[in-house]
Amino acid sequence: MNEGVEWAVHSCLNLAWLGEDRAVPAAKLAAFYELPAAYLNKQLQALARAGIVTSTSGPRGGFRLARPPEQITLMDVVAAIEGPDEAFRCTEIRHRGGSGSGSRSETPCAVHTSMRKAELAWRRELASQSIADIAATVDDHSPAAAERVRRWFGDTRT
Amino acid sequence: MNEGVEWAVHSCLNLAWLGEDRAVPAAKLAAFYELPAAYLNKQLQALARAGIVTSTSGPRGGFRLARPPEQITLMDVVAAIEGPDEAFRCTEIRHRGGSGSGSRSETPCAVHTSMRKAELAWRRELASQSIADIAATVDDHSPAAAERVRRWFGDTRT
DNA sequence: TTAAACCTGGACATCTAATATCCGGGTTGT
DNA sequence: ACAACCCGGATATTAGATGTCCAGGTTTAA
Repeated sequence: MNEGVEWAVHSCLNLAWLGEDRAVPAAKLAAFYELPAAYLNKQLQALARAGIVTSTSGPRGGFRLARPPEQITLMDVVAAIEGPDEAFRCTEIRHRGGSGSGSRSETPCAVHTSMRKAELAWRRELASQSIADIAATVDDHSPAAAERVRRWFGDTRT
Repeated sequence: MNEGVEWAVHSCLNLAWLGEDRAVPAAKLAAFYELPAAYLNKQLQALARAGIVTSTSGPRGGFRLARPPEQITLMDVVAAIEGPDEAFRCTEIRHRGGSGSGSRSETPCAVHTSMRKAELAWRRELASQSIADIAATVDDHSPAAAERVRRWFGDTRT
């Protein structure tokens, strides 16, 4: 799995803590975790294309969540970064060589079906967890975290 | 996901149809699907290390299932080929840069926990499906398949 | 209206892992 | 003894992930 997923989820968490009325430049999000700014920017662009964050140009511009964190699931973020492909790619080898000499059946590949079933369970679980859920867990385990983020990003509100 | 997983599952299916008392050379399994023999051999070696198949040297040697297909799950095969690593690799970016200046908390990373939860659902689903289950599905949808395999591999029994 | 701060997207360069091949070894049946 | 197998390390090859750069555009503020 793409490392960008980790970056994207943590970035969404930070954006959630900073509020919707606040735009954060990619460079600043990158500096917070010491990530390569140009590359993180690409992941944020993917989030923007997926409608998870919105971007604004110009000074005081940057990224912010496109909707409340309760309505952003891990599945949304993973799909935005990883793309639409299934992890298991069925190449239909069952139809190659000696195996395919018979009927080029229109029945679905049973191996593919089984792998997809597992992948759907994975997606279902990802879809059941929102950015807000994760933020709540962090707030619960280390209450100072959100405040530390706001401090570092220069937000002065309580 | 590694393409070898697809090869391995299909190979296990074939070995299941051919029975436990029959050793099949890697080259023959590869020819059946027109796969590169030396590379498929590597995947089969991984299955052997994982105890899913057994290998015998010499003429009339080859691979066969190490136990009945009811006792081989998709999870077993995937773990053998893909290795033990989680798909999502947590690099603990939460402790880098400005974020890490505070307490290097011993609390688990919430993002990691959420991703792992989804991955466990995936593994659970894989573990619930055996090679025998898949073989049964294929037998159900295209009853001629098993017989075609036995024919191609030169088995004469009914 | 100029300058600076920001995003956008394409074109690269680099690095890593998957894919694939090869060969020198074993083991075993005939 | 020979041939048919497996074993596993060394080595290409390739594709994708990672990372950089730049030439545009948009917007704020002076």
